[in-house]
Amino acid sequence: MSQRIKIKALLQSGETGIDVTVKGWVRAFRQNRFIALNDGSTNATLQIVVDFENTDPTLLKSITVGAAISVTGKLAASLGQGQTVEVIASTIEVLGDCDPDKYPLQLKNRPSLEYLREIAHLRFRTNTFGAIFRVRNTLSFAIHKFFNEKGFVYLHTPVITASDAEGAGEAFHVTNFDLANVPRTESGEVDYSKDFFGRSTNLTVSGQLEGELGAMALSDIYTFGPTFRAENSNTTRHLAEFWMIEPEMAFYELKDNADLAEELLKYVISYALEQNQEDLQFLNQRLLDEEKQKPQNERSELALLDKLQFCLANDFERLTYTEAIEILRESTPNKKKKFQFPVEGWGTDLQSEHERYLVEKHFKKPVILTDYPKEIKSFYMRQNDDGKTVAAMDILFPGIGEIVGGSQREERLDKLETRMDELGIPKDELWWYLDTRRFGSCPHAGFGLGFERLVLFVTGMGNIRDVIPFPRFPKNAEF
RNA sequence: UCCUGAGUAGCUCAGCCGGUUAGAGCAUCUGACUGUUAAUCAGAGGGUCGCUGGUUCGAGCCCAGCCUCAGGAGCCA
Repeated sequence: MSQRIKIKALLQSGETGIDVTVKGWVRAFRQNRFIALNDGSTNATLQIVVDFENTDPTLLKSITVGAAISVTGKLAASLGQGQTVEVIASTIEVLGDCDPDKYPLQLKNRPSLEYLREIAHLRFRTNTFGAIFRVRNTLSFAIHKFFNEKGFVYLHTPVITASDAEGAGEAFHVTNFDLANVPRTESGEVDYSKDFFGRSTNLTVSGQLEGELGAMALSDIYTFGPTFRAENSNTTRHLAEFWMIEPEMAFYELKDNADLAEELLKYVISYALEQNQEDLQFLNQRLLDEEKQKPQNERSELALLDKLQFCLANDFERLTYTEAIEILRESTPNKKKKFQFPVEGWGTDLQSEHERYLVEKHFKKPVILTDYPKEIKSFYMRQNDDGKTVAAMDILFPGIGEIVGGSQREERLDKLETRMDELGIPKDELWWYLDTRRFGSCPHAGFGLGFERLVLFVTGMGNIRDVIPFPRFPKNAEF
């Protein structure tokens, strides 16, 4: 038996007349003669031609949709129209059969994305999810490639952390306690000194603070790992467990930070366009078909591939929060009172509808908003000279909203401590963070890029739960 | 968590004004056909109408509560 070849490689070589062995899962078996075989290397199927008159009927019976099979035979130019080559099978072995009566994934039924989410363990076997997870893989690799080429150090920050002082949302507790019998102090409070770590711990909500520690010695670092938020968020762009990329760079100021983020996003999108042409073409078509169902005015102006190309070809629009407020205040929907939250004063946070107006209607391209009021941003962001704003930066993408959130960090100890006091952030718990400002502090900056939001944008999918293999969200931790 | 909508066969859905035996397409099974490619043709099986309670002579349909899902909002990446 010849060595197994993946279908993608086989279709690329185009060589006929050779003996090949292919293994994969049956997508369709027509007329007792034609198997459409898929092995996940590509969405394309390989046609296997079966000599059914000289094949054991029991074997034929067990070639059903979903079954795993191994086929050896000769690769030949196809007699049919739908494909260039096909395999004339000499031996077929069913490695794992698949009872069609019980198999929950019958592709001809056009299962909905919602249904496939309920069978997430099997949805990889569909064209849509095959394409999504190959693209996700490419984007993940591209991120490492980008930072590696720039000499960044990939730093593994802890998943379990002791401090919940960052204010980045609700954290999941990590404990070894028997929850039915939690140790208490004399005054009746939970006695964390008896817990595994001897203190209260939780899953990380961000690797940033630890990332900064690395950057203050290694210069440029990035993290890329899972992050956890115990927020009761039920939206198409939030997960309880998601992956985040957090670079942190010494001697970077806000503009350098924004430059890097824009370069990174363009790099990885461009890399995916190169590496996953077929998958993106498929997702492009999928979206077009889906939008045919919608009324004209709800359809997107650009098809997926055009949108990605457009994103690469144009500079992201950069403006300050203050400038954005002016634009919004003067905007037609604001004057005609079309906004649910009218834009009046300076100082309040932008609502989704405002962000969407800026990105999708006014500029029609990605937008980098900078210099937000300090009241609506985190304690660690560098205070600007105006005394009102901080050197923050959000990147807003069409259809996604905030994809990047970052800032130049406050490197001046006195300013940082004052701000922490104002916000009631316990300085003693973050003594190690403050130490970097005591010993050789320097300007530095960084940002967080939501990986799933990036995958959402590149694949054109509408729900973040469909771009991570096994989504975790309120009331769901199946698989 | 809030607002809106939905839950009927394995999947996607229809089900009139509350009325007698709840339907279709696909899937599945049986048979036919055998260069098909969303194969085709003929037939068959398949239902706790999300759950609980209520109104009614009678509830898939009306009411209440709950569960789950979807879309939007908030929190954010």
